Amino acid sequence: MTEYPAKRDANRAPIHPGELLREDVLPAVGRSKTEIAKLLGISRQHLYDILEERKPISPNVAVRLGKLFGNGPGIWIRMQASHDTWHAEREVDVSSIPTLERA
Amino acid sequence: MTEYPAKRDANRAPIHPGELLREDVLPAVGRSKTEIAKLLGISRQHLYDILEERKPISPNVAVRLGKLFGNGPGIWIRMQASHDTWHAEREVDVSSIPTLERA
DNA sequence: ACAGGCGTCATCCATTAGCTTACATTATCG
DNA sequence: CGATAATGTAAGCTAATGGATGACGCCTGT
Repeated sequence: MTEYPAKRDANRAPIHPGELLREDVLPAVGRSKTEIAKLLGISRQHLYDILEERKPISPNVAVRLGKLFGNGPGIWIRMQASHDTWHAEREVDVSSIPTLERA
Repeated sequence: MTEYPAKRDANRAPIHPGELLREDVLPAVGRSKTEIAKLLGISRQHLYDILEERKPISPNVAVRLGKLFGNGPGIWIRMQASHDTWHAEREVDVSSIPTLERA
């Protein structure tokens, strides 16, 4: 089994979904952020928190984005999950946890 | 594009990862739940909450499970994400959210 | 001048992951 | 038997956090 080329450099964090939203999706639809927040049914403040990558995309918000942009919640959920996992892997100390064999 | 046969019945909720843990993984390794909790570095109570599907698998716990059972956190993360998404999709009211076209 | 968007800050509330302690029950083993 | 350990369940706590509201000053277009 060789390297899996689709994976990003494992030392680089997967991007926060807020980055995709800010850099690609919002520019592509050309609406004001104020209007987007209103359409999503979330507060303007909360949208800013997401765009600035201070708050994650919750399943709740993912479903809203999925509807507004027409591609379902999956992308947002998976991006957030990758992001969370990457951070958890380097914040949780697993050095004392062994690996069990099947009994 | 026909139906995607790998998907479960969309009306049935994806199983909680606690179910996999309880029904398959723990029986396969044959250790006491008390010991498993200790090995994972979480409280016994918290493990029970997960097994009874009252608490989700957080990224933190997923990493621990991934180490202990040797297959990485991915499975646990994805199962939990599927579970969360399914519930969010039926709890969030998106009826007032339009679908935007690219500008 | 005014309205609306922008960016940022402070504050609040409700939820919840995870912990500790505790109790009764049920094996298990010397 | 008696002792030890595992099981299941419950209650309550703390720390973190998703999300809301309100307010501020700055720009820009009209």
